[in-house]
Amino acid sequence: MVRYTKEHKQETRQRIIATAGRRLKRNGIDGSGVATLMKDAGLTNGTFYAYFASKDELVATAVADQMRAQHANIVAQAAPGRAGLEQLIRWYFSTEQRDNVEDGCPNAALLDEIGRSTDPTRQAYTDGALVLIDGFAARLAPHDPPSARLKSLGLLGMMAGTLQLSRALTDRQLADQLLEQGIRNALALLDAEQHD
Amino acid sequence: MVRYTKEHKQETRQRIIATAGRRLKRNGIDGSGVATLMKDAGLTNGTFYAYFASKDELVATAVADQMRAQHANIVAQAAPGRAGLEQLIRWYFSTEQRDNVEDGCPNAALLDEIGRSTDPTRQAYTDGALVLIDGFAARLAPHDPPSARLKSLGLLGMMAGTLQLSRALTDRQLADQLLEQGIRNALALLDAEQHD
DNA sequence: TGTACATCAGTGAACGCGCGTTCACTGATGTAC
DNA sequence: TGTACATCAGTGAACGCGCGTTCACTGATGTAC
Repeated sequence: MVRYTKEHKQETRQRIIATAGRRLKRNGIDGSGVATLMKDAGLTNGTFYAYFASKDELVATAVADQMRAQHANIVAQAAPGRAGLEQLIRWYFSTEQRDNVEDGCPNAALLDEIGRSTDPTRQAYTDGALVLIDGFAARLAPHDPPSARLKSLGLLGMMAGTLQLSRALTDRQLADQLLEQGIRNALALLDAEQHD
Repeated sequence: MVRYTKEHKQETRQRIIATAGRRLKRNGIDGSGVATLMKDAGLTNGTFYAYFASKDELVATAVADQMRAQHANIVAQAAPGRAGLEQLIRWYFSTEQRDNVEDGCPNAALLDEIGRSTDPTRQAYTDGALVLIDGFAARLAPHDPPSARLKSLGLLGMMAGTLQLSRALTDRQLADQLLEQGIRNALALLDAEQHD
């Protein structure tokens, strides 16, 4: 057994953060207790404070991790240029991603709760969002990414809100049609002229 | 004193629902306790169950009421036709509406939590959302509103998500710029061709 | 009109429970000699 | 190599507190005669 090493403790901490990310997305921040979060990682509540100073610190850390993962696994994996963004949009508005909250987008799962959260969590979220939209912008305007930052941010908000709405509706057929509409709308925004 | 009348009890119930709507938007569903919700209405927790069978029932009722109010006070008040929608969009993405969660849009305040809620709450929300988008559609396509339902639903999701994102960001300047981008995006979606 | 009683909106304390957090303790692993 | 001790990840019970919910009770209002 490799216990009592920095590596072991670091791995355990990482496991707590990862399982917490999934639980938070499924049950919400206020809906996830420390005991449950630890049980998800195969531990008991008592040892929680050997890893984090407070629940708030875990939440901020897990949000940061979720955003980082979203960038690394989804955005960074997409092809360069507009084709990559289209691919990303189609994945985002798939029924699989909608119906699988735990593996899905942290923005859609937690955005309104993050707006009500403490500063560290909102800061962690903001940092993560900026990384995400830089990935968007690099594909939207390869020769001048900063010029596409705002457009990318708008796209992110639109995508998260549309997915939330599709999840909230009880009329499944309408919810499915909304996903298709989401694809059309996102593509339309990619093409939209910037007349400000 | 006009107590012990149907009217009095009905008024009290209505007051609870209205103050609960504001509290839920500010603190979230899981973040609002029964005692607090009753105190907001000037009552104690004990009498809550003379009005509602459960917290869940109040939540569903308050969500329905918020959506109804949003339609009656905002959408129905807007001018007919595209001009009314533009007016509505500019109000929606104003810093006042963003910074005043209690008086603001229930979609933006609660959408991800509603997606995690029980069926009655999701149903109440869905019914309310359908009324809202009918108001959109009547202005988008006065001669054939049903044809604009999906487009309206997409617009609603986009608006709620963008507002949430503007609320979550810690960078206020960026958050303000996002509101302006939200206006541009919403207007672009109004004009977008439907090539499905 | 005055009195006795019924009604019922509202109070406030209590229920069991899960919350975030603390802490005395365990026992497997690592270290010293 | 074997033994004694130190380390420390993890346990599990407990803290005070607020949760959703229940209930015996109060007292102002309404009703009957």
